[in-house]
Amino acid sequence: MVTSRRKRDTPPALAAHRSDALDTAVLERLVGYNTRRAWLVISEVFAERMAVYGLRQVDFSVLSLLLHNPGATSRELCATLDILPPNLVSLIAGMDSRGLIERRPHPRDGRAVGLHLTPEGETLVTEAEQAVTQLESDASARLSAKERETLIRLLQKIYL
Amino acid sequence: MVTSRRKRDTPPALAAHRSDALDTAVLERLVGYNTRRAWLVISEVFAERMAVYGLRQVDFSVLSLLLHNPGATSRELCATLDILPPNLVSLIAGMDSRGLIERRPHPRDGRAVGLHLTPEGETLVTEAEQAVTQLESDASARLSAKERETLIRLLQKIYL
DNA sequence: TATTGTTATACTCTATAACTATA
DNA sequence: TATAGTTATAGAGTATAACAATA
Repeated sequence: MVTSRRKRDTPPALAAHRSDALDTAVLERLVGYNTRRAWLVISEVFAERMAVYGLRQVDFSVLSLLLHNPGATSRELCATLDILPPNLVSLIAGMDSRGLIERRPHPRDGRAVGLHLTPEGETLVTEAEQAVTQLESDASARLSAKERETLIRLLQKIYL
Repeated sequence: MVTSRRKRDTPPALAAHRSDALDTAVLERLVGYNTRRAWLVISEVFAERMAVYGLRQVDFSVLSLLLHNPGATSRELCATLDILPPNLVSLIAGMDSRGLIERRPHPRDGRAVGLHLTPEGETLVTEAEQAVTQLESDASARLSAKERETLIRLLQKIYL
């Protein structure tokens, strides 16, 4: 199930008319405010487009990581995506019961479980990656390729 | 109450060592992924620094909007910040009982309520705005002033 | 009939504590 | 003693439906 935000398709009654518009000049000078607003827009587009695959953002991140890091453990996924272990359990279980991933004993650590995509999972995430590429391109359509690269570089300067 | 994320101060045991690091090259090419990661970092710094004022991000946004838009209504705040009306009710009630805002009858619409900062609220949000400016500067310390402007401009190209 | 503000409520996301089995 | 994975659960945040007062 994907949460359907209202925003682009705000009902006319709730849409801010010109006369309703408040002065947001101060907020719009803040990196945090702008980052959050941009993320909300992208995440809405993401949810809409990825609904057909039954994938939320975190689901996609996990499957994409497993595509490029076969055999990764829950612990590694948690550390990489900043997810808390208890919150990954049901996600992994869901992917497993959908037949998208397989849990195999870890070769060198009896406590850990190596996570691998099934052929079905591999097919799905490969398609999903293409859909995400397209969706990202659409959501950032007003940015040139160079601007898009710049944006990513500047964002990474904040969190990396 | 402010949520305390773990992240900067990840316990050594959970921190990703070099050997644990997964390949995140694909995710790091996505605007959405980078935007979210950057926002999580800023929002963590925000929560830490604004705890002394007892303000969450949404609280600050509302108070700052009221500072620059005295008499704004709940409906206008909702439209501007993309908050749903039911979710603003307890926020407004809290600000009211803390003595930060006053609710006055709207001059031209008997259904609406004009929201105004009290002198105490005005003092608090003025201090808070300075704290936010400092916090933003710290959180984006690795960006030059020009890069910071560029980042904001590019983010607005996505959501505005 | 439509809109503002509200109540009640449900669903998702994120967080902590504590357990088990392995190391 | 510490770590990987898990269970149970609590708390934010975000969503919908429906109501009263007013337009």
